[in-house]
Amino acid sequence: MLSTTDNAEPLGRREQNKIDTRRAIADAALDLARSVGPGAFTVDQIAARAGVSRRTFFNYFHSAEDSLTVRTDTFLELALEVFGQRPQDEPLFEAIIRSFSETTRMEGLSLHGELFRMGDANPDLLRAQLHSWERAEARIVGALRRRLGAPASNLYLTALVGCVLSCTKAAMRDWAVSTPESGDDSGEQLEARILASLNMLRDGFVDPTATSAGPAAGS
Amino acid sequence: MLSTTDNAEPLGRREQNKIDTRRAIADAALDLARSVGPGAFTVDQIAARAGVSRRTFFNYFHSAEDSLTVRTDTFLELALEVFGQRPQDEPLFEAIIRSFSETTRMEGLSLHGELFRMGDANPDLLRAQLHSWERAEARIVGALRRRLGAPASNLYLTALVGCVLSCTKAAMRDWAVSTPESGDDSGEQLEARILASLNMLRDGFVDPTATSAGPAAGS
DNA sequence: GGGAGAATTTGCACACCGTGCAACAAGCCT
DNA sequence: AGGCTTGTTGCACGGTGTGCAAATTCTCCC
Repeated sequence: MLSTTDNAEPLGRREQNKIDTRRAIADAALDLARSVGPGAFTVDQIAARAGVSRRTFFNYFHSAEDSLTVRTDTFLELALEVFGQRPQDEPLFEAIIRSFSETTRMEGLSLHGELFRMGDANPDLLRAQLHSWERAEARIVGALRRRLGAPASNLYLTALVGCVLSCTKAAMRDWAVSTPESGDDSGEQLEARILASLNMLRDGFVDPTATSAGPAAGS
Repeated sequence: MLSTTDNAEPLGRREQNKIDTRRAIADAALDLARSVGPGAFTVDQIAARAGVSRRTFFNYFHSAEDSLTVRTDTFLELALEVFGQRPQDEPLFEAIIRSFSETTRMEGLSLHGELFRMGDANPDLLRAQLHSWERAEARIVGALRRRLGAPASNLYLTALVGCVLSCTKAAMRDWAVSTPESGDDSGEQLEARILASLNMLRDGFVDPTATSAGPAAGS
């Protein structure tokens, strides 16, 4: 299991414990979702498996579903972080595309397909996931505003970011449904789809006969 | 109050009662959200105000928030319906743009701004609204698939629809926040923003300095 | 090392949620 | 009318989410 934060920062016992607890809860929830299905378990079960009290669970998450969006949150957070480290003078779409495809390359991927499928089967989980993307959208808009500065209107920013995330979402969904229970080696498949959808976006969706996800989708 | 379905179909007492009840509940929920704020009332209160039992409420809606998304649902349903009546040979973006701006022209508009602001203040309501858009997205993808036929790939369809809805959403959000407590006369403002965002989409978001919306530019 | 003080966990209580179930009422059909 | 179908209601019950105060754990400084 790859950790997204390998920082060896001098964390106090307090900080470290909280991180561990949060992780334990999220992992417990994921385990349960895998074994008995999303929405088929209670908060008490998560808490018990994580080795904390029910009350503590609610100190960390607002609901059972929320504890299943941690991975989605960190994925998007990571993408944003990668984006922030791109050179300022790089063309916008170039930076966006690279950020996402780079992020997919360093993330545990099959998990996200799994989560997508879970969301399809459980409305409450789907809502939590949508909310997760929504929160990310707000953060990305902020980052983009800092990058582009004043000339970009609010409408432009929010529409653009919404579209980029919609494309990424569409790519992940398409990948999730057409790549049944794959191993971790299907990263290229996903990357290709993200690339393809973002290229469609850049080109204004001119061609309805665009290929689903070819290995090459040049600009 | 304009009804979106003025069909004088020969509905039986049964059907009519159900429609009335559903309406009564939705109206009661909206009233409450307006008077005490979203998320600050219980299902019992909604049921009482609607003149039905608590149990009956749950026969119609899964949660209090769901009863507040009825208007959003019907708005998107109406847009889809308008789209379905567009000529088949009309250019795609033309049809999409016209569908939405035509729909905004016939809908009680200030309400949607209100709902948007409510969603900002209440996470659960926001989730319900996001879910509403998500459901609409699925329906629209279906409609588009019928229109475009086989040549359109799944990824193309879902990405396109997601982007169109993201743009519409961005337009409504921008309009909602920059048009405080307006009357019903601000329809043009919204229409202009939808037009602007969908044009951005068609042009591939090339120009960061795009104007916010028509005659009056925001931020 | 130890104790004051801050942060975190936990148990408890309580109002509210969402649903299965069975009784009841209201529309429908001949 | 009288049976049939469909919708409403009350009830019960397990689960949810949160305020509160006591107990526990960590931090810091002497």
